[in-house]
Amino acid sequence: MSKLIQPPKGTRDFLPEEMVLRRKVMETIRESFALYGFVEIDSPVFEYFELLSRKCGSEIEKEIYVFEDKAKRKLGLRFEFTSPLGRYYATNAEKLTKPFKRYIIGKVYRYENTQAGRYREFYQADADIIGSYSMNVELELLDLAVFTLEKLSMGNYEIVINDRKILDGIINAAGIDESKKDAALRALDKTAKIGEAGVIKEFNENGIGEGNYRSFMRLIDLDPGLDDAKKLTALKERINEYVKDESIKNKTNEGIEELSFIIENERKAGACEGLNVIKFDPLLVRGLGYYTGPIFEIKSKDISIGSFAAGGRYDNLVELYGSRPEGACGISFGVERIIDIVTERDKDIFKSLSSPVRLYIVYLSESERTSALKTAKFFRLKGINAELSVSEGPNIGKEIKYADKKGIEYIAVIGGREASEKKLTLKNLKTRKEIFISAEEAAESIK
RNA sequence: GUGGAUGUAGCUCAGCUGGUAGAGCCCCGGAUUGUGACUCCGGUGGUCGCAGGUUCAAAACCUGUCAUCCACCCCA
Repeated sequence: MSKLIQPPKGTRDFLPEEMVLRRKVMETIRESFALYGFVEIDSPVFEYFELLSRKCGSEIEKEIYVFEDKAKRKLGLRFEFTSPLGRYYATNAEKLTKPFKRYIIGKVYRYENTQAGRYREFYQADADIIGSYSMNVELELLDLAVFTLEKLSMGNYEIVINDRKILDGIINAAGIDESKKDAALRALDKTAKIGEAGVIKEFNENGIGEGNYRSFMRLIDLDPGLDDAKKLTALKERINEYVKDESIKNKTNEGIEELSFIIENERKAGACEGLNVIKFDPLLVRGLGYYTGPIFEIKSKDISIGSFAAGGRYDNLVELYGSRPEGACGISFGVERIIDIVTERDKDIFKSLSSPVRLYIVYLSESERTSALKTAKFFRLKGINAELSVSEGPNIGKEIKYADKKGIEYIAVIGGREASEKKLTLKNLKTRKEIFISAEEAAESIK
């Protein structure tokens, strides 16, 4: 394919039949959000670069699409919804009812190398709650996530959860210097991928000793037979033993309490009731710098494509954009990855989704044109998506083939006989049966 | 940003140690002028990703470039 007719790197065109599924997935997410009482907002696709880059880390900053407008303002395309949300909240705080529960579904942009499930332009769906420090928020968001994923038939998945406060405690207890915390966490996050030796190597490269690694691992080496609540208690005792600093100790204990509360209640009464999908993992880190409390990630157990939803608490967010401090927590769904998983799980899904067009109307000669136009309008007013043939001198065989290829279920034929009797021949393309009925009757059977 | 693989018809791919392209599916027409998924017959369709280079000769070899996939990085 020549360069000119290719979409730019990392972007894609979607065919009508793909759009049916995409729309369905996004509508399902939208409906779930609404069912949980979130209201929809929108904000610009681009913001001032300075705003986007504020406290997002240099790695992410490299991924922002930057451009100048004609007045030389430096702008960037949003790469996620959290920083735009911070700005949105700061701008509109007085008009918003708190706690502010909002959702947004839209395109975000990242200048990075593409891979399966990774694009430069992709949809994200975010639900956030600003204005509460309560763990009830986490409970609600996780509940929402499970509810949505069940509606999407996502198969087997797992919610991995951890808390930044606990991580800070373990880091401190393992004797890792505060200044090297980020590097240590980044390496530890990769444990499953690069193994013990890999992590130690990264530790060394960042001037952190193997001893620190061993201490860290010893601290989180908990009896696998214990349930998460007991693991958390055991971990708490160990950390408290090694941490000298009182404030860090308190923070850690806070984190332990937060997680215990979330896991216990979610299993007891939330959407996770009876499902063993929430799992504490002391090695879950998550990238973005702004998380301050519980963090979580949702992954498919059937298909390895990375996490398809993630989130956490970032109590310092709105402060960063000039508002009074408020508790904030959110979850983000990777729409593209969800679609990839749904498609992967059911390869024939496109065939099972019918066209948004319900009826195809064909007339056989010019004398039936008026009658066909009126019939089409009749169905449209009834709320039935109807396509009227635009071919001249229609060939009935070809018309049927066309409608069938487009996945339209019904075809209405209007010929001389139909026009004179003010009826139509309605054919169901799946069952191949046809009946000679009035438009009213046809509308009933199509609905 | 780094490393690797790949790029041939709308799609999936074949094309040997260099001798200027083929199959299946799709599509179009006909058998079948008010009835489509099967069958049969015929047909359209390719600057071999793009640009250079080597050669009498390049889809093939070399270089660059663009894109896709994979592994890093990071993340939805």
